[in-house]
Amino acid sequence: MMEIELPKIHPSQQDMELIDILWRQDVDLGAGREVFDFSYRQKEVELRRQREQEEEKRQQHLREQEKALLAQLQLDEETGEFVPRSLPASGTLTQTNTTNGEIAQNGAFAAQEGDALSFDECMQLLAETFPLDEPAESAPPCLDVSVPPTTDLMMPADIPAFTQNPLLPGSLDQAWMELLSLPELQQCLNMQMQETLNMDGFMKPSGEAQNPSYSQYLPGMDHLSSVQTEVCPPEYINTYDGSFNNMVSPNLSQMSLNVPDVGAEFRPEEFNELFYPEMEAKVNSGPLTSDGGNMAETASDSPVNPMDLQSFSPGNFSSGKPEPNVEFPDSDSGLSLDSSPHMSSPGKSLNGDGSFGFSDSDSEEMDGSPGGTESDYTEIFPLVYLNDGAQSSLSDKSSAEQQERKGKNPKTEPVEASGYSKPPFTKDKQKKRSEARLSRDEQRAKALQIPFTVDMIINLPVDDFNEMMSKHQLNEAQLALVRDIRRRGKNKVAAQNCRKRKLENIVGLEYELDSLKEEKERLKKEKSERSTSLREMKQQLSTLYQEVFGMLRDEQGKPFSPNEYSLQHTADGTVFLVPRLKKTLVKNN
DNA sequence: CTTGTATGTCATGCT
DNA sequence: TTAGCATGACATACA
Repeated sequence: MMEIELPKIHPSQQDMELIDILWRQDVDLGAGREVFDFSYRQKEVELRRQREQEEEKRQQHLREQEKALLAQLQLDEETGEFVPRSLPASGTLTQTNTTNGEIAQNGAFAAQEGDALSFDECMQLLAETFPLDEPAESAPPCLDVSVPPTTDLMMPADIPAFTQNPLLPGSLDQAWMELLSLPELQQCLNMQMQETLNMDGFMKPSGEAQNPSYSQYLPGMDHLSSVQTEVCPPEYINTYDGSFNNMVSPNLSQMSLNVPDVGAEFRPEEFNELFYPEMEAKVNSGPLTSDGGNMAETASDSPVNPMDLQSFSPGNFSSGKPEPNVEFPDSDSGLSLDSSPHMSSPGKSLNGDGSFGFSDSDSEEMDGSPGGTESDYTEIFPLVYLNDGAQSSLSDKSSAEQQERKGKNPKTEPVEASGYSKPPFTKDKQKKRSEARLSRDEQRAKALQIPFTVDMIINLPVDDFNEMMSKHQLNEAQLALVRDIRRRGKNKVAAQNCRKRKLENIVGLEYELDSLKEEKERLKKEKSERSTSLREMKQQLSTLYQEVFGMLRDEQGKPFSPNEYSLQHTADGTVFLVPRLKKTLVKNN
């Protein structure tokens, strides 16, 4: 792609646009994420940067006209052309970097991108250099993303062009989603947005609307938020979260998501307590099930740095406030029964411990688009949570409304989640699933900080379970969740056993059917043999009868007439010559 | 895009 | 009455 585009880049903007269009078409035609590999994106970004710089120089005098072009460019970004702007974004990041170590990390991240390091490599490098800080870095962008109050707001005048662009039908959206899913790309987008805002102030309207909330979420990050949040349109942010989480390692995604909430409502300490468990789990990258236990233990015990908090996964983040959110996602599939408790005390959960921000629909979304059923679930949750939490905090809407929104997320957020995040998620799901999974219940347990592992909740004997429960004071939401987890876990096992039995029964019945068929064939064959034998015996009997009858002679030495006489034999073997008439008489008698 | 499979979940009945 | 089990039905993800 790039090679083709490069030659065209120099010619003119029109050429550029054409290239972009072609590129988009390619994307639509099936350009997978692979196409958007980090290295590729980096290259593309650099190339685009150069292109844009040149173009900007040329067109600066035509700024206003360019606004429209910029909008298209944004559209292009959606499809994947954002990259070029990412460089400027990186510059912004570098600026921010000076302010905070986190920012510095961002800058490092951008630099890495420029180096064409793979995302994983970048992540590793970041992890090594800034074990916990990285999350913070990534988090800011996520915050931005998560904050966006509504998709509508996000999509203001800036995006319309791209959204409305006839060239970008559904496939474009998907491509956009995929691109957004890429963390680096998202950062680039954010940066680009900033640039565009700075340049034209075009985006500011929407960005400003969102900014307030962002600043709230990012107390320490306010300065950053002011810059980036404003720059980043809500849409981008949302998509960014989702995609970022998905694309990035769990830590990164978590980081981004966590940051916003922390700033908003939680103190570092609280944050640590809330999220530390997840952090450990993620840091250790140990099994999810085990994580739950660790989390419970570690959450209270180990102190965590604010920065560390950033590393927390979105799910964890949500746990702070978002707990409710977490459950919502769950609720869709699993909370129906359980949901009653949740439903009954939504407000409590929301405000208190683990309010349920998520609705069933959310969970479904999570499963479906974001994280897939389980593997992505954890990562997805963060996104959803962030969005929800951000929205809630940002907007004064009541928790109920939020819940409704969450429930409706598929509808309300379609642009974000379904439209953007879902496609990426679906593609990423497989990878992430294979890597590590947290079941929904495990996610929920984490979100509500259940001090037990899901495995314990499900498999402990009743007595032990009750004893365990009695040792911990759990709030209503937690109790309900634990009950639901246990019920669902039991039922899951029961369903598995039931299906196993069903299959075994089917196999057994098939085997029995085969046996019966074999027996049937055997009996048919035997019957045939018997019939043949019977016929032979009859034939032999007839022959013998005629032979014996023909040997008989009367007093005159004449043979008896078969019409007048017949041979009769008794049970003891005695044979009599009986006259036909007499025989008939005898029979009558 | 359709179809089949696997899995999770819920509802219900029974113990 | 509650918990658990068994199972049909449904929804979703995935190949």
